[in-house]
Amino acid sequence: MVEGQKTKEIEQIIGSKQPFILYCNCSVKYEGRAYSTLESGNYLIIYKEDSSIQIHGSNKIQPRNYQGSKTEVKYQDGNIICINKKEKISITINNIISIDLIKNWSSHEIEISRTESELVEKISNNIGSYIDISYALGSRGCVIEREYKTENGPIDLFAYTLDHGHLIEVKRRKANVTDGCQLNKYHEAVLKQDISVPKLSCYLAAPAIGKNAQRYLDDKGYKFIEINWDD
Amino acid sequence: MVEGQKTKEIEQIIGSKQPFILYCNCSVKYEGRAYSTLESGNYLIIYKEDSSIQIHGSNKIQPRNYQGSKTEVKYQDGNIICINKKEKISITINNIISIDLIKNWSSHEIEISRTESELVEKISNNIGSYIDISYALGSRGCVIEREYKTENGPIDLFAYTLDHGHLIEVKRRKANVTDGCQLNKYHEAVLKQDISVPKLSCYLAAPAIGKNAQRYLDDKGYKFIEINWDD
DNA sequence: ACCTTTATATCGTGA
DNA sequence: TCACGATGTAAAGGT
Repeated sequence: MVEGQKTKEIEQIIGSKQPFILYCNCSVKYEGRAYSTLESGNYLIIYKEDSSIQIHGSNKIQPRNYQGSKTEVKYQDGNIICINKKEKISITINNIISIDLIKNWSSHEIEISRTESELVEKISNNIGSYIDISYALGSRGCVIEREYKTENGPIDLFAYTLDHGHLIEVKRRKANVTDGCQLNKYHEAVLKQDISVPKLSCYLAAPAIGKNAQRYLDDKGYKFIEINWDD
Repeated sequence: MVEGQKTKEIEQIIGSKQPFILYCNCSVKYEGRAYSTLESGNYLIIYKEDSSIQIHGSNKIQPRNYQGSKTEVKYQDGNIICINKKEKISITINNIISIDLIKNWSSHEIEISRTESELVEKISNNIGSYIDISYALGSRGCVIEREYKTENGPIDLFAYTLDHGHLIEVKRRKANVTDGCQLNKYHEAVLKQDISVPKLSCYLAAPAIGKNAQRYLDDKGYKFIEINWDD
């Protein structure tokens, strides 16, 4: 059982709901979607402003245990109890090594670029350089829909004229067999729809493709489109 | 530019490759698979024994930026530079609020139960209560293989007799359309193999299944097996 | 080094 | 709320 001033301190800090870092000797039990235990040792516990909590070991990016925002955290008989919906973490504290409040912690988000959405936009803006729709240009034009809804989920791009549809699934990373299957899933859904597009072509667009994935596309009669960030 | 004793301290600590926690005002740039920027603010930086590094904001479990194990970290002109293969993070430090070494940090792993692998084992040990193999019992028996390899990847369970094969894909959570497609992928690969199993049945085993996924299974002639942790 | 899969995934979006 | 897909997914396991 933990005694002394640090116990008082942790009780007061947890009660205050301010963010803190606790480095301590403890063991952890988790029960919820799964069960897990973490044997006694020195771990780093981080409690954030959103009342999320995470317990880190000395390696890996991911925490050993965690509980997302809106977790109810309380200190009770030497344990930190974290409850969130149907999930519960119990941290049994053997010894507090240090505890510190974190003040004025920023909540800014990263601004990210080179997402899949940007790749889709890039293809959409210059569709003619990726698939052959020359027959449609000038006369009737080509309609391009993003996130076209099918029974099996939305496909990234559906470009169609009166007589030819093109389904395109886009990946920002190297494509694999699973990605080919995702394309196949949309293809099957569109076939089932019985829309009046006699011809239908399917494409997987990515910066690279694995060997097995290429074979899968060949088997299905699908095509790979190589796309790069730098034109 | 950072001056004074804390600058010396951070330089020495980073050079020593010991784990540390740094709370500081900084901005972050990332370039690698994608690009990102994080505007100046107070963030918590954790450097671990495996030389992974992560930068946390005041909410969410996931770090704002990170770099996995075996990252080369150095301090240069007021910046922490983190390089890992083709990825790079630059942390520009405006002001060090605190920096602390973490000593005797444990690397124990969690012990987890209720994994998918356990579900597979459970079905494997009592296959007869999940699928109808009564015709095979007594006379010829039923062979069960886990992680049976196909051209399109390994399937969780393949139970077969001389004349009837059963492919089973297992999920520990509610099944969706994508899971059905995964099953279909293995099904197609086994059909291609032209093994001497005249009949082939496919199953998706999970604690629950979504509506669209059930429709997908129906379309394909596959079956859903409901499986629970508690018998 | 490449391929494949799981995960207490987390997170956002749309119906 | 449910369903579905993206993620710099990370981490693990196999070939």
